[in-house]
Amino acid sequence: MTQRPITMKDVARAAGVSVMTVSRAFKTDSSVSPDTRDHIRKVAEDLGYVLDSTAANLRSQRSDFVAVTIPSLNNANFADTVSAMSDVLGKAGMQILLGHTNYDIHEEERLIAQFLQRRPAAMVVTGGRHTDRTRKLLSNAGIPVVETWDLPPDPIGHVVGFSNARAMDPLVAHLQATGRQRIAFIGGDADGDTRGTDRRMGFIRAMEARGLDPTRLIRAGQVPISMKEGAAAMARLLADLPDTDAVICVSDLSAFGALSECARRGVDVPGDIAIAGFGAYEIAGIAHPTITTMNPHPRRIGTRTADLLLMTMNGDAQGETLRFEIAPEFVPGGSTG
Amino acid sequence: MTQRPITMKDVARAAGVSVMTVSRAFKTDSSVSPDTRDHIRKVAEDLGYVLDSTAANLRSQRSDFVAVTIPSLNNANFADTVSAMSDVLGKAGMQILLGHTNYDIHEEERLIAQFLQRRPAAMVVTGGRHTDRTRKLLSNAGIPVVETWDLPPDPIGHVVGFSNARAMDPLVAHLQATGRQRIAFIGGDADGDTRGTDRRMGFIRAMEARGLDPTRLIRAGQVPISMKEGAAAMARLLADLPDTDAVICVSDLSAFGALSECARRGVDVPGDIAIAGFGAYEIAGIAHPTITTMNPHPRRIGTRTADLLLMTMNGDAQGETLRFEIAPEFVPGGSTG
DNA sequence: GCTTGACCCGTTAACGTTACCAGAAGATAA
DNA sequence: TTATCTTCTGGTAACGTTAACGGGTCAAGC
Repeated sequence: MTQRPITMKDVARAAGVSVMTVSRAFKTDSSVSPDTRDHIRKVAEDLGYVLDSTAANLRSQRSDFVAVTIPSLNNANFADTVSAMSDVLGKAGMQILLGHTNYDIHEEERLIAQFLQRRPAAMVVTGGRHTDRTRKLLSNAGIPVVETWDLPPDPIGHVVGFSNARAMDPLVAHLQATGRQRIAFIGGDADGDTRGTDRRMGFIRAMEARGLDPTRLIRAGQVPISMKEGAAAMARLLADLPDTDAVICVSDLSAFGALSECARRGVDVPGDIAIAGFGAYEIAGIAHPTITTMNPHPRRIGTRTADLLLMTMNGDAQGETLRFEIAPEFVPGGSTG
Repeated sequence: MTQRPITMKDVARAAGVSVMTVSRAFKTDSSVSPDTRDHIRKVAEDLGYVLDSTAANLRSQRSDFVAVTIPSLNNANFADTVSAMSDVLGKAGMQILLGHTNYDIHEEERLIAQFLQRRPAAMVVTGGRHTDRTRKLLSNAGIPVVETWDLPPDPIGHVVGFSNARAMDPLVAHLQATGRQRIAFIGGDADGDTRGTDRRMGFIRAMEARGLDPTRLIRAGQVPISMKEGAAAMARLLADLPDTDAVICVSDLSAFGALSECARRGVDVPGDIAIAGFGAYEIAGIAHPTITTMNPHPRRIGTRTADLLLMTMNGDAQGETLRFEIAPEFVPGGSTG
């Protein structure tokens, strides 16, 4: 039984007022007498009327969408960032349009092109490396753009993030300070995960700066690398470079895999080898031993981004492009003794 | 420099054709000569034109949105389901509008009311317990509705899920078969997580059916319970009911927390106590020992749901309400020896 | 030649809402 | 009393696109 959908016109007729008054009854800031508003709301509820925000957006030429792209849905760090953004933006009546790129900047381009058709009020992307067309699309969109989880040298718009490269420094410093010299790095194969690539670069630079050998690099598989791949990489590391005395993993997940592999083989952590990760995932704090890591404060990134957007959309800071650095925090754990 | 946004009219003028022809040039299935289409596409690209799907949706009275609500973004199981749905629906040109309810059916109601204003082509919700208003909203929306991750007794529309209660049966059976008698259950406090509540109920029923004592129930904190809360609950269990010889945790995350706590205290798993979880999270397969669990096949749920929606939206199976049971699979691990 | 049909393109109106302007009714001030 | 302001409500047009239909052109068939 498909019946004609109910519109404002129906509500107006039933309530004995004009459509315009019905429209006003559904906006919080417009002037309708309290009685009329209540009456209209009640009539609407009885009729089962639901406002059509598609039409509203078209007419008013503004939308309550903020489009967001992240590399993967299945990642606690990105999920935290989005969740925090959603909390702040939701209170302001905005909605998040979320998409995942599978760590592929061409998929990101496709997704962003699709999102822009929705005429979002703002666009948030993860990372600072994009296709040329993506950059062009975002620049021409005429809306606030925020790049997160990175500190790109040539930003498109606003930035809320940190240097993935420099984030390796405290870890290398800590390992050296605790007497380790032969430090390895476990990361993903491809360059799809630019944050992972940046961390590897940062590792190399930090090692060189300290006069240490930066060539113990293990490729663990397709990004994002899993716990299992971390374990396999650790197995290879122990076989190929048995004198290694510490390893930094591109994420806590692979670090935990590496830790498990050591447990399985009876390799003592941190006695025989120290292990560090990145991301401050819950597993890092509960593993046995706990895993030394860096906390990039994902929720803080999300909150900052949302606040920034609300500011610029209110007309403050118009035209400026803002840049917030959220410094990752060193979190010592038992895995580096 | 805010300039007037570019519309089809601008493209039409620049390409020397009518707006209608431009519109057709952007739809794959409509009849425009290849030359004209290429020309228009090129002109549009040069002008930086981006189609406004808000207007398109309004005019055509259909949308390419599928709205989806899940309890939490930060959950690998739900993320997998959404990701699989997104893969299938994306290929059909549809987009997912995702929201999280924080395990609160009133928040779910708010979210669904908001989503329905977008006139989605379909609506997917997680779980089978909702507020009365939610049920009414979904019933009256005139679009396909799917409830997932559950097998509700009184479904609103289609169903793709499984019985969380019955899913406890294989675990209890396995534990009993391996000689355990004094089996405990660790779950969340509140009833917000209806799937968790169902599992506890299912545990009690399975225990009773086997003549075992179903009263060893530990409340571990606010849902969703974390690894840490799982660990704390295990500590309480060991203190309060030291003769317990097995424990089923509401999820693998809490199970891993429990396992860690045992490791910390030198309690042998599975020698002193067996541990089982639920969800087949990656951690279950890599923990040491691996954790016995149930795999609810989250991606399969997502794929099935998406396929079902594409079917009904193509006009097949109109009017029927379909019900797919995706049976969880028992995954033995080392933690139950 | 004329008819028929396929293919391509244009004109008009409409989707459901809100911006904008205006006007009526009542309150307040002179 | 009249003038002025405030509060509430209504009429009209427009947002950018596509559905529906109509018309023109050209090739094939008679």
